[in-house]
Amino acid sequence: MYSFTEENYIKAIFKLQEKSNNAVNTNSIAELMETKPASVTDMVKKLSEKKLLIYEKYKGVELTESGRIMAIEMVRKHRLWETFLHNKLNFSWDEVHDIAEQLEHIKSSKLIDSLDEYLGFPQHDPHGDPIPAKNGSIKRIELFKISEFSIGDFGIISGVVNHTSLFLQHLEKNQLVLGNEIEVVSRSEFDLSLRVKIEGKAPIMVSNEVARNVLLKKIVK
Amino acid sequence: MYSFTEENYIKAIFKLQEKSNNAVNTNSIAELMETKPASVTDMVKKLSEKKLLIYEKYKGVELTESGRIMAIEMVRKHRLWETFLHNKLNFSWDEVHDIAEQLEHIKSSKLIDSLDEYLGFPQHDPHGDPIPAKNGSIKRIELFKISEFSIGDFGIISGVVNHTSLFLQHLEKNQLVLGNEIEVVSRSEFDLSLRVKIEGKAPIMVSNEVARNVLLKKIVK
DNA sequence: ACAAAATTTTAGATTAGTCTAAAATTATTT
DNA sequence: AAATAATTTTAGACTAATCTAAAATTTTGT
Ligand SMILES: [Mn+2]
Ligand SMILES: [Mn+2]
Ligand SMILES: [Mn+2]
Ligand SMILES: [Mn+2]
Repeated sequence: MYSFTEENYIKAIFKLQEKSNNAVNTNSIAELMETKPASVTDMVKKLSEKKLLIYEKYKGVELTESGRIMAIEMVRKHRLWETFLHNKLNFSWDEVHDIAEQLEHIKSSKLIDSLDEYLGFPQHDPHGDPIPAKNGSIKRIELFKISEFSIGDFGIISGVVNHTSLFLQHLEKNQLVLGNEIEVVSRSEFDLSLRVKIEGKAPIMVSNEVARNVLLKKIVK
Repeated sequence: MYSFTEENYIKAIFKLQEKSNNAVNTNSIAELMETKPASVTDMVKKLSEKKLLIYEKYKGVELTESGRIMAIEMVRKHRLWETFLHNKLNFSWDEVHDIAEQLEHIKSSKLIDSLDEYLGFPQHDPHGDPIPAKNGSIKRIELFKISEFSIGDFGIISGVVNHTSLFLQHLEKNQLVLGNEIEVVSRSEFDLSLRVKIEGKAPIMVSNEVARNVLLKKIVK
């Protein structure tokens, strides 16, 4: 049985591994875990003894197959709990993450599989992130930032890059919520802000900062 | 914020206080917590500094008002989670306790109140135990052990004394489940076993051991 | 290539929770 | 009212996870 701390390290290393492809370095783990590099070194030594990752002094770490399986299980639990909170208990998408951070550590595979079934085997969590299946498979679909869209392109809001409450609340206020269809109408050369039209509503202005943090599924009309 | 360990101590002390009325002694806490008396002494000192209980050397402990409030919150969480597992995820009554032991430590009052509402403000958990309300009030009703019943008495199974999986599974196999109405038909002088009739079913034999661990609400016919 | 900077590791301390063994106190028996 | 037994506390040690400060190693810049 692994401790909460060990589970959090594995999850953090997995997240870092996802975006970088190279070995994950000590400092980046420390930053994500909000801890000190010295503590990270201690922990990766321990996780390496437990065969969850490969650690080479001064060279960073890489998850083993069992480390990866464990990380995906954590992600599955986290996202299923977020979905439960959102779909069943009516929590808004900016409220679910912190509680899921706690719930993801509950040890019971029967519980998580029952929850999955109870929720109707959801494919995505309240932020649009894919929920790994029981067998570990993750269905990824290609998404694009609004900022990458051309004038006249249509898309459906399907994910976010930034997951902070502040950002999610901002999106909600501006109708930029999951599932809404939008069209990019124009782009300002000055600040790269965009005018976008949300189906059926009056066009709104979207800053470049926002446009770089909202993900769309492209649709052809 | 309190640690899981601190929360478990408070819950244990509350449970012991419920049945004894006197101050709770070190050894009984150690036994219930499956730890050593020396560890208990250390912990009660700490909890006493945090004003959750009154500790007097060699005299045992007693929860303060805030300790009692915290204990009741823990009980509320535990029983609501058990109810969720049973009512929504179809866990049987012998499977819910261990998982609730983990879930009761999730810190979010919004979560627990939402869960309460989602479950329809249940009054009892899957074992018949009362679920404390948000304000801490607990509705207790008078229950009697089957063994205390006289021949010809009627009652509805409304609780259990023993909460072990083994016992609960045994009850389930013998139709002795919550809500069933039973009548005590006869008592053997030899081993104090009883013949009881479960409404609509053939009479069964109930050992004294079982009869002392099943609680009934008396009904007058 | 080599000095300076950045990163990483080690050494030694700290805190929470636990343990064993010994000492202190309280309760029970004679 | 002692003596004995049971309970409780103290002292000192251990593990997990963390920290700071110093040492080691790697990377970067000239
Ligand atoms: Mn999340
Ligand atoms: Mn999410
Ligand atoms: Mn229980
Ligand atoms: Mn219960």
